[in-house]
Amino acid sequence: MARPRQATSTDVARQAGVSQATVSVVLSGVRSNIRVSDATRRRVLAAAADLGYAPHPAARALRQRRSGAIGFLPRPERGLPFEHPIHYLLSIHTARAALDRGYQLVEAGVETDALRGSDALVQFLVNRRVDGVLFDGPRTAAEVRRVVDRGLPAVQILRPRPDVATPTVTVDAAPGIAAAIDHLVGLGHRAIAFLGKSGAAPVDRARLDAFTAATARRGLAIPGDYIRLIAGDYGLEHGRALTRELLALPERPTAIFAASDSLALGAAHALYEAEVRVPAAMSLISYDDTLAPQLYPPLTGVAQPFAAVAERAIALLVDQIERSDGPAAEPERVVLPTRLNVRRSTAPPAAGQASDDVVGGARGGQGARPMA
Amino acid sequence: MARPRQATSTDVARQAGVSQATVSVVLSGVRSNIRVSDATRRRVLAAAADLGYAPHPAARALRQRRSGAIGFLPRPERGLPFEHPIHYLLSIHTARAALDRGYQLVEAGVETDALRGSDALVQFLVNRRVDGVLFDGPRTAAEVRRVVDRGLPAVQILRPRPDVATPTVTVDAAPGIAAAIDHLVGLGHRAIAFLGKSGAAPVDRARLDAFTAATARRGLAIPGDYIRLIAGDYGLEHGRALTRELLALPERPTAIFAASDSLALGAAHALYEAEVRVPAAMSLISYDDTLAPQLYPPLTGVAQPFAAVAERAIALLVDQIERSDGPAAEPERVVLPTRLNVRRSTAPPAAGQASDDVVGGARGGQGARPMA
DNA sequence: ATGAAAGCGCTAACAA
DNA sequence: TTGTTAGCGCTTTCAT
Repeated sequence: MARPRQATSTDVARQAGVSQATVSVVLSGVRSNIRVSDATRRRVLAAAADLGYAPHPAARALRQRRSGAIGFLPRPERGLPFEHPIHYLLSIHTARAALDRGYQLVEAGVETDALRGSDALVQFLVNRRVDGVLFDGPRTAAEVRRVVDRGLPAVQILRPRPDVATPTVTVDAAPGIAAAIDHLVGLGHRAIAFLGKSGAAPVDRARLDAFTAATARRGLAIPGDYIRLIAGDYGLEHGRALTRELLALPERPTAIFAASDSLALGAAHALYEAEVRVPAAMSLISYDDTLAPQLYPPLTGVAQPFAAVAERAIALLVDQIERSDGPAAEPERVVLPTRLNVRRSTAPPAAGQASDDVVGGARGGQGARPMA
Repeated sequence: MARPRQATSTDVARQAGVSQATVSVVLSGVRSNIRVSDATRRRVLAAAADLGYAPHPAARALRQRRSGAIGFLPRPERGLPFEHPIHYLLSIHTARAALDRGYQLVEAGVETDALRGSDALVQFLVNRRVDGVLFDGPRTAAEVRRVVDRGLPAVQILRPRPDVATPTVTVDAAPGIAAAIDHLVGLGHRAIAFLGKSGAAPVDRARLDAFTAATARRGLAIPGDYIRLIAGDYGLEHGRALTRELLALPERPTAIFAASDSLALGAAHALYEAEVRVPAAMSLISYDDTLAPQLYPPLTGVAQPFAAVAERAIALLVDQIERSDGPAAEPERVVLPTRLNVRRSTAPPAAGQASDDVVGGARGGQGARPMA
């Protein structure tokens, strides 16, 4: 019930019979082993342990002019939390990676009424005096520049703005998607549909390009209406709508590749409603691999290495923070590979589904790309 | 590219032609309107806006002896993030609620190798000098006492330790579960199974008790083998196993109530595997209602009011922090109701499923409770 | 109505 | 090898 004031370094000093500064040197000084005699060191350590001493973060931050905090600005997403599992994973992994290096993660994504718009969010972090900022898919280049121009270290992940020179950590969709196509072709599929997103974002484009390249390499001719793109964002309801369109085609595909977990979830809904069994009547592969393992059946999926992305990004950021010698001439660009996790949503096509008939046309040709 | 040092209150003072103390009074003093002349106030405000001034959090914390941070110790959970969607929701909602009141949430759940065991996590928060701690289902009473004995405000939510006197915010399962049973009975179900968890935790007990009370009130006699409890924690694989047991019974139930979303997810897996269509051949209701809306079909579910829990809990905590006049004699206990969200996993039982035949025995009797 | 001054707990430069 | 000192930016008496 007492309110035992937390011990300060002065308390430790008194108990150890040394000066307060000595305590500081022993407990946090870089050169403590050189500077301080062994006997003194031991006495200080013992006193600190005895009193349960821990340095006061605010005092330390004030003096060092470093908060020990890293700002995280997640990608803006609308909708329910579980429509955006990626955010949860990134949040957890970046927080952990930061903690492992002695930093605390301050996230600007939890919007409150007082904080609207990206400028306000950046300002929020700057006002918190974070030592650096991690951007996941910044809304604008200006937003990143505001941070960089302040002299604050910044790193961009997953969907970087190419027009701002910061280190980046991104993911290469190609290896995982190639493996996915190989897997499907190996099972006997030739009529494979793609559910994705149109638009200029390189990341979304890359998924389609990887699909196109992988199918072409395996000699599949994918008809244009097997490639269905939505104009809006990834979202469950879009996945459902696109899948309904696929099912309405005269020649159904035997497998669907969805360029995001939420599209795959929507596809699963549509297939369930239409009583098309997965994987017996339709194979389904998703990209992201966050929710996918929890569906029934658990989906075969192309996994993004979120933990590794977070770790590398935090490492790059901390390096910038702790290396005082200006920014490197050429900011580092880390690219991490995707990989395939085979689960239970893929199987050979049903006997009646003659893939060769379905696809038709010249084999080995490049799949047509639709307008939308 | 310049590194424009963030403006300090001294900068603002210089520009406004007043003393630094006056700036502080104007910008953060409680009695600023009384003390300072209008003309001075305006000049200070203008200068502050002009320089983009924001107070330095560390300096303020150091001086005020309050960090402005609230610690959050989530319930320990093993497994993948998406086996524990509740954590995500609580995390988001508490962070937002804290922010709305000017506090920052520091979460101790993101375990790093350096932090193992609850004592270390509590210590982590104390060392961070949080102004109060929010506990979700503390592992031990000692853990809470360590915080309380330090004179730190504490609040427990969802699964409080009754043996420590802190304010609590909990959820009453009964209204939602009663509504769920009424809904099922209204559809014509009489053979309703319960998937839950055994053990001494009041919260888990309460769900079963609410189910038993609600079915009894509607005159249903639930046979003992319709009530299936796992000894371990809630988990997808348990839900699947229990559901397989149900499906193996000579007289299958026509509806399943799962006492958590993860159990429901497991049940959905098992039903899918057994080709038992939901809701045509089996109705399914879950408790928690986090993942449930995203399944196919979206599950009818009993929703816990997580946002409200977070808001009330933060309010109680902040009240304690900002009211200096000791702890109230009787800590406040807030109880919030659950409610039913009807979706598409519930429907009348199929024609062949004669509930009355299935249940048998005396009607109106209380359902037997199994050993396990 | 305003300013001067002290001090929160710490680190880092300098003295001894 | 250790101690002394200054000061990070702010809030809060206490004078004026």
